[in-house]
Amino acid sequence: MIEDFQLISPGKVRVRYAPSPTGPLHIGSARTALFNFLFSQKYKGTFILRIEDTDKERSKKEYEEDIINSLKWLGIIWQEGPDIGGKYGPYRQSERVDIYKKYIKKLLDEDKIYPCFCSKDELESFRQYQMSIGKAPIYSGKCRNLSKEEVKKKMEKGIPFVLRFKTPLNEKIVFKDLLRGKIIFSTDEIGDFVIAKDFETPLYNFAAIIDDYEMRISHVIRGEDHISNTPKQILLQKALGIEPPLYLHIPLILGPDRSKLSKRHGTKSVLEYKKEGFLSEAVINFLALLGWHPKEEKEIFSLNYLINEFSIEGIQKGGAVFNKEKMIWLNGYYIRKSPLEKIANLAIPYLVDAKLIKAEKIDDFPSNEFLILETGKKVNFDFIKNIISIHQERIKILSEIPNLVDYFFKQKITIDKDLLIWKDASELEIKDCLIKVKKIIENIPEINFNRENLEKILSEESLKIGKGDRGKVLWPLRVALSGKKASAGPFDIATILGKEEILKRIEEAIKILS
RNA sequence: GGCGCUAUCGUCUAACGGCUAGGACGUUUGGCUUUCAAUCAAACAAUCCGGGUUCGACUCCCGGUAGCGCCGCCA
Repeated sequence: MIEDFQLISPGKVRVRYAPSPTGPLHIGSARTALFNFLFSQKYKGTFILRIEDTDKERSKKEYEEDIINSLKWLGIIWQEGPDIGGKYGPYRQSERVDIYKKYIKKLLDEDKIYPCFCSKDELESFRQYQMSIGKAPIYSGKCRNLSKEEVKKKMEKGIPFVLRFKTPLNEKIVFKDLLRGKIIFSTDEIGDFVIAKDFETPLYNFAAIIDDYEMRISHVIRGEDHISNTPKQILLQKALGIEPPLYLHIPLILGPDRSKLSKRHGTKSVLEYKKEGFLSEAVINFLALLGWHPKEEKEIFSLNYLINEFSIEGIQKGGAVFNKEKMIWLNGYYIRKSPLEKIANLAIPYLVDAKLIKAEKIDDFPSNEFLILETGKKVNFDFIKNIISIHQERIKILSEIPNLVDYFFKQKITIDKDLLIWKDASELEIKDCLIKVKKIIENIPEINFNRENLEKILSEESLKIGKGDRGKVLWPLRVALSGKKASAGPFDIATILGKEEILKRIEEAIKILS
């Protein structure tokens, strides 16, 4: 849709992400925020965070905090918002009642809205009836033509009411979606919808268009579930004489059953993924991958790359299934590519949580000392760094680190006797090998105990074994040191554990074998 | 039920009238390796169906079908 791009003038773009703080930020909303952010930055515009907390019962301050923290963690930053203010604030709908009141009054004075006294039950049964006869379930219009006296009487009686919009009959509402082209709705399927609960409590459709207008929003980028809200909003804009923004409805993120992603699918909030051990780079990359692609064939992208390359043409029209496997793969990729120092820092809280170590202070890890809880030994950051270094390419999610590395923090590891046996070697053979290895290591002077020497000394010739028999030595040695079916290599482990500790572990293994 | 949106390997996607329909994740196999991981090779795997338009359709049009979304005094 080339012509639409003429409507985007760099520097004039103002977009908003407008969540309602009724739950933690989940992955689908995060992508909407991301696309808004990317679009705004790409066109050197402004990204605005607006909190839509008109629903007083469900909105919670803690969720607003969760949303803010999630976005910050992801690196999605706004230029105007509730926490930093801006020219068009306030940025919380609950603080904008005076503005809404003004517009409600205007519509009331112009006779474009009216109070409706129908009860919820009444409404519900009429809805059911309409559906049953194959009609769109819309409001009957019962209270639309109440006389002024009737309204006055009902008000005085204190009958609860809401405010409905007088939707014109039999009109076509046409709007252009930047991604999907022309979309047409008939007003007959809309009916007189509710715009406010009372004279100062607007509902979503109303509050949103007022704020978009007042905040000079140029493009509304939101999920495709809002397509059918758009004609209502356009109707209100017309009634108010407001110029509508440009609309762009992005596809939804789907669960494995292809329905709109929700908690029901077991997906977590952004911060829960953080806790599980995902890197923000991986989450961003994954979110972008789900429904957008660059011009080139590429699937690894940084936030900066995305800002530069983002384009509407690259957005997919159909919904995308959330595929955690791929997010995990991306996460592993970013962990491998990250500086060791960074991963070591991130690893520490997990080690602490797993009760493997205790950190002296909860910040500034590199200058910290750590207590190994089981052994009572004190170690420094380098020790942790070394351990992470030999595991970095094996880590896919940060939370699996304790299980991967726990043998470095144990007083005594448990070794399964059968596991010590390499392929079809005999128990005796393995025992001999370990004894031989032990003697060799015992003879290494402490000063020469390093990885390079170990590898040289345990080479084929010094052990007088053939290449095919390396496993007979290295496998049981590795098991003796780690106790695990899969672990880092024996030389790596030995170097970190030190001469004394590995001799102890080898001895233990020898004892098990008869 | 009404209306709207969508439709390429299992999943995310490329090909915007012209190739053996490409890549990635996953899966399988093999190489490397003491194991795992990483890495390198390879294999398997898709244009929803039916009509048009065209010399030629994944691509354009129409009709089905299916999936999803919305139909709240939620957003």
